[in-house]
Amino acid sequence: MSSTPSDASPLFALADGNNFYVSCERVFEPKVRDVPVVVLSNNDGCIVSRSNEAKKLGIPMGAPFYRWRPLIVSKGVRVFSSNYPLYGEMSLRMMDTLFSLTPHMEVYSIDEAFLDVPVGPAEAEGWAEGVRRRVLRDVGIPLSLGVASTKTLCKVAGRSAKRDSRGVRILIGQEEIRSALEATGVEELWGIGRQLSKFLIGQGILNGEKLRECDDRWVRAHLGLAGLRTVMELRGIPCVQGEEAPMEGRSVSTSRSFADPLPDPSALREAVACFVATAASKLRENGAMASGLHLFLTTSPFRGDYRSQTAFCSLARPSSYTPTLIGAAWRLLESLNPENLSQVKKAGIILTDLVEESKTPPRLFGMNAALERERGLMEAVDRIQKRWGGQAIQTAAEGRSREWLTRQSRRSPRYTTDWNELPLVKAKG
DNA sequence: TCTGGGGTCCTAGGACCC
DNA sequence: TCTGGGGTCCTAGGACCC
Repeated sequence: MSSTPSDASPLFALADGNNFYVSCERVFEPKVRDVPVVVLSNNDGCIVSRSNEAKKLGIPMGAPFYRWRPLIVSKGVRVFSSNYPLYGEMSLRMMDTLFSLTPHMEVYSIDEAFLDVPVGPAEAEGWAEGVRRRVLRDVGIPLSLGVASTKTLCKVAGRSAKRDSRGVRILIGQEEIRSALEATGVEELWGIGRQLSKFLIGQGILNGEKLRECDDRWVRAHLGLAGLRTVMELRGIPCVQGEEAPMEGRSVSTSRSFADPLPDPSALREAVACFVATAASKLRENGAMASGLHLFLTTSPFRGDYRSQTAFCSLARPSSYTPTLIGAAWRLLESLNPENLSQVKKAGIILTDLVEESKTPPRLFGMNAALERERGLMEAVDRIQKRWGGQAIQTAAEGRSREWLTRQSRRSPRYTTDWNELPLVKAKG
């Protein structure tokens, strides 16, 4: 029995929003549609999204902004701070539209989803072009679609779709797969990162086709289980599972780098409280509770003596109640010694060992009444914040000054999530 | 001067037990 | 006095992803 699946295997499509953050900005600001554009990470630190024109100027993904600023200024590149409320909302719209076009899909990231292709190989191209047209019309985001029998091959197809004027690439026939893999360097494959590609290139394994031919045992020994999965997927055997599973056992975190040194220890306490409040609200949104909490403080990793401190605690019982979690985080903070870090550059919390709220065991005696009060309070807070914005109500622990707030000097308006920042339609003239 | 944030999964090694 | 080996669980850290 051959390990090569027939051309009739079920097909996946990877739908990927092109230069997603830049595309979101362009939906609401037509002036930047044909000029080079970049979007920066939090704190205006790194370049995390680039228009095609910006890519042509040689600006790399993830590059520190300050280092490229001279070129950006001289070439007139438009720069945006990141506007996550906008991107999150545009992502929801895109996913809703995609979901109406497939019987099943898995959201993989803010700008990517794997769709089950509901038609056979012969009609796949027409279907994919239809999906692309529909999202462009209804949401305004241009997509690339790569269609193949495994997710890893979809990624390969998706890369070549980005270079195709129709934005679609179907990768099905064995000959086509072979030549596509020959044209794909190992370092470009999904699942092969910097370390593994360095190793593989050292071994003379330069492209996807060469990797696909490697011996299974050798791959297992040198690239680990994940590497073996990648190789199987290149051969057309689906191995990468989607995670349908809800929050159980996962984690939620919030962290920030600080633009400037924190003015005093109370600012750090407030920042930590804010991180907890954000993560706890994400928890409740997903009907989950956390059983563990990590706190970490680090200095800048780009200075000489990088140092970090971490602390962990298990909670007496799973919780998503913001005050309880802030209390736990503050106790951890007291157990650390921030003075030992010359300067805290970044801090964050991670809520771990999540359990579904509905599966937590009932408490004894009067405890359930207390639990009900906590739940009612959090529901009210969540409703108010949803309606009136996150600033409308908060715990006192978070403080009002936000002195640690990150820098965002070039943020576009929150067109889709704030009544005061809706786009205005003006009559011409 | 200025370098993001949020995840998942795997592995190696130590502790502990029988 | 000599002194094995296998299993499990936990954790930290690394590698990967967008």
